[in-house]
Amino acid sequence: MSITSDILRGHTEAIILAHLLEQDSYGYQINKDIMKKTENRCELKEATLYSAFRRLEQAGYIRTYWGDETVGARRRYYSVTEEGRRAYQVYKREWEEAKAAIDQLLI
Amino acid sequence: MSITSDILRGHTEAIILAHLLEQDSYGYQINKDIMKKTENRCELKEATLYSAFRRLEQAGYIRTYWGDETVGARRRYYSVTEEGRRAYQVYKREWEEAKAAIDQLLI
DNA sequence: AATATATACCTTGACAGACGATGTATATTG
DNA sequence: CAATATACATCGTCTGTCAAGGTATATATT
Repeated sequence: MSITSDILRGHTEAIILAHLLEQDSYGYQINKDIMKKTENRCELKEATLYSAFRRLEQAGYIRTYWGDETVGARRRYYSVTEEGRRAYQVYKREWEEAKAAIDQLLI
Repeated sequence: MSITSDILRGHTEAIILAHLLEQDSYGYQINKDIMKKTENRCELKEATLYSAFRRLEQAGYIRTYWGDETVGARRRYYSVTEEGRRAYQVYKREWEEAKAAIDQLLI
């Protein structure tokens, strides 16, 4: 990974929510999508991803359901709740603020 | 603190280096300056600051010397080494990349 | 003279998030 | 039939942050 985990840290939940706002998805797919979107510069490792899912679910920001695959491995889908949508707006604003602050500090 | 530590995490060393590139300074002052620059939105807690100093020194990015205060509490000053200057450029580029990546992920 | 506040340094221990390693199972492809 | 891709999940370790605590000097207040 070219972007260190400490820099990504604190954004994983926002990144996942952003992704799920576009459409319901599942772990493996989200992982691939994020790498593709960032041309392999960001990768959320599986363990990181799944622990974030657990936190998001516990917080009530996402809901999960099993896909109805008749073929291939089963998929656990995630979808954003209404509370999750609101939470995302907060995450997003926090990011904008942090970005401005850090930009001001790194001359 | 309005900007959570998890978001700032990974940037403390870059923030400190950036500050020291302007001029040599000491812990207490750096702390105050960062808060002032960001209108109290960012605060590096003392323990965080000092552990970052230790890492930066260990890496050879900063050097320290005692101020010659004849009055008041003694001050331990920090100054950026040549290696630290190069390291800062890397930190800075990493930040620009991370910013672009996260901006792309948070729609 | 005693107390509070500001300046300035520093350490310890706990916590939380990231992740390497590892494991399961199914489907495809060479 | 072995290798690879898809897909899930957990455990234990590592690292950075920080609350809490400590030391010492100087000034302002009561």
